[in-house]
Amino acid sequence: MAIASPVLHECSECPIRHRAVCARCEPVELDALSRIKFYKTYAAGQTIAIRGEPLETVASIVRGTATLTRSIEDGRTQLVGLLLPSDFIGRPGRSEAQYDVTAVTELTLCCFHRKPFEELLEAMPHVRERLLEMALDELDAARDWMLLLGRKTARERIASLLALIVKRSIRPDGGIMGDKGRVELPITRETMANYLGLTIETVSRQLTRLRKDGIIQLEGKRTILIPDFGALLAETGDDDDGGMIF
Amino acid sequence: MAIASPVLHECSECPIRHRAVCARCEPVELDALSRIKFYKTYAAGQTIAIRGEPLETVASIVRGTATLTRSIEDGRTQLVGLLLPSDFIGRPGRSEAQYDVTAVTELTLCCFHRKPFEELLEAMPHVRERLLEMALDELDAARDWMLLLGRKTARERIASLLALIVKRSIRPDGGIMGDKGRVELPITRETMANYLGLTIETVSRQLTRLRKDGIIQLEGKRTILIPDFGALLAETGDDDDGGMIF
DNA sequence: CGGGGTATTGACCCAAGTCAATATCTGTGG
DNA sequence: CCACAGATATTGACTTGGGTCAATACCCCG
Repeated sequence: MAIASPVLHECSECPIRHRAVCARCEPVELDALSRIKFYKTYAAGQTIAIRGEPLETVASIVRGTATLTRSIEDGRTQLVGLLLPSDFIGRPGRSEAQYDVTAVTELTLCCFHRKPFEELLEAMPHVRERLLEMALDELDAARDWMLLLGRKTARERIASLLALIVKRSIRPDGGIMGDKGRVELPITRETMANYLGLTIETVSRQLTRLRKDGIIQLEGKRTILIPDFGALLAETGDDDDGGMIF
Repeated sequence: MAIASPVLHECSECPIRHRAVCARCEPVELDALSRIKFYKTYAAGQTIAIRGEPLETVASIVRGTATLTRSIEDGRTQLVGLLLPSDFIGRPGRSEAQYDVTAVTELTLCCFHRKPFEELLEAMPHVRERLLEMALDELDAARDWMLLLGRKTARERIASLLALIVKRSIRPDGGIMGDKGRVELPITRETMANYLGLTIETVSRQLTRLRKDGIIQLEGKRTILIPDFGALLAETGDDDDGGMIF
């Protein structure tokens, strides 16, 4: 099923070149980074880091999806971040993982050992600048998510998540989302539940309710058709449409 | 009631000098910042910024408390950040407020016009570095909050908030929290509810339940006694004690 | 002493959780 | 190609934590 992943060597051919931490690098900076980078691949479901354990590596996601989770011993789990290609794993200046990091799909990382990366960082204002920008974007996303978790109903949460996935699946290069409104869910019901602060049963029930109300159509378990994106947005509980135009 | 706030001029005497964005500045950098800074004071309850409206100023909180909130038209409101002295308001590179910002107490800000601040930023790696650090800290806090909002019970949320306030009221200079376990709540029940994703009624009920269970004692409406901090922590639902030692 | 904001408490309700049965999908080996 | 097993998902019946609505209580301040 999985297409053999081509081994990358040249940053210039890297699919996340213009969105990752290295987005603004000058050729000379890119060279320096390139010299200490190494690629690593994980299978779907594999654990990449565990909260509290040492993590001597930082990385950019090149291909695939990963999740950041926080959980309590009794099993309650909350997804606190969804990592897509170009997102960054790890925090400069910290040698312990703050979250559990798990590969959702097969995953390719562009890794750096923390120490040398931090040393290079000193001399690379463009990386720090981009890192700040990315951190602030993630902060905004986390805060939007706080509104969802604190105040939205189950139906609104599901609609919000679907809307988010649609928006993201368009962005990368503009074309993936061929048939208008067909979305491939990259995550299981359980992951959705952990993202939304719900149970899988509630996720399932709300999806069927949205289907019965004609907002979405289910094609198999993992594909969703959205005939009218505006109608979906109207269910999210958000006042604005997030600046999207259709 | 409020003691007349002394007008500050010298950064060297600033109470947040070593924690704010300017924490790592060299004297020369501090000078440059100092030249464009100006102070501004708000009364408790005043609006500082409104989501979606232009905000041509960034600022550090010098004194007082402010909140960041997100809300939906129907009135549902979620607090997404609690801003204490040394915290930063505004985002370089963005001219529109992303959140509603409100003064909770009387508030003093150390302000900069956005444009000149951004221009200075180019030449001040120490400010950018600190800004990144602060953004990452806030991101961690936001994600911890996501776990609380998504997965904790009302009782655990209240306990977590009280524990947080205790921890924060110690940090600044080590001594404020005189009588062991006496905490002055800086916020109303409504603010607590908006922080915790609950209603004021539930907040009230859980506080009385915690009182009846001997975890806390209420002294008036705004002062809480915590005879056994460990017992409170045990109610938060967190596995670890956040690294605090008593 | 009275009035407006703030907080508590009670009675009732409902959205979402829990528990449990069943269905569907995916991959594996015969 | 089928049968089977283990994930994953749906659906139903029932319970419950927290919301809603409403009545007091408290508290500061003029």
